[in-house]
Amino acid sequence: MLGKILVHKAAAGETAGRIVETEAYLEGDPASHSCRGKTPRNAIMWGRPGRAYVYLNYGMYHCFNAVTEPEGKAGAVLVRALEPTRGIALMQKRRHRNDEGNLANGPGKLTQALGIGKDENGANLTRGKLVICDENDRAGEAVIAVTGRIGISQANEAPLRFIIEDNPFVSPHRKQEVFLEGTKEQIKTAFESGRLAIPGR
DNA sequence: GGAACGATTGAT
DNA sequence: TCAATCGTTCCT
Repeated sequence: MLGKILVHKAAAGETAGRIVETEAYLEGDPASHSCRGKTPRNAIMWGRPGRAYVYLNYGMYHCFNAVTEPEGKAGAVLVRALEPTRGIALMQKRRHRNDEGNLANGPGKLTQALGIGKDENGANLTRGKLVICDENDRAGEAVIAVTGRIGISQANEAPLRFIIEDNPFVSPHRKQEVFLEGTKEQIKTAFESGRLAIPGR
């Protein structure tokens, strides 16, 4: 998903940004909402892939995920940061801030900037008002860094956070150890060969 | 019915 | 470093 564009067409206008930071949440993953089984909130994680899983976190910020595994298997990718590309004025208005670097550089910030909330939960991301598309996709050439995930208390050591290296719109946080750097192909190969491994799998 | 907690953010 | 803020989950 890195390098792809997340677009939201709302009544107030259209906003869009390039995905520059993601985290994966897997079946059987102790850090995933799915780890204790299906509930009313997380049921969509077992549903069809290509749908949105949106939930309210800390009582005030929404987080946006794309469901990624085949139906019947729980899995989703959290989008943690966007590089704003369209509708920046509207993002500034929604965020009550003007600095472009602080509009969508965090999971709660990007949902606020794009106007994503509980109404978008379950949305089909291949068509409609909220979509992920390929326009200007350059991620095949980009260098991607793999690190541990942010803000979780379980499975901190799993290499499941992915960022576009040196992109200034990645979320701000304490420095994370980089497990691997490379292109999408190189990272895929590293997982397949076992050079990059998820503990407990 | 009640309590603890969280895939965060912004201010101090 | 810490408070804000509330839906979800789990326990009684």
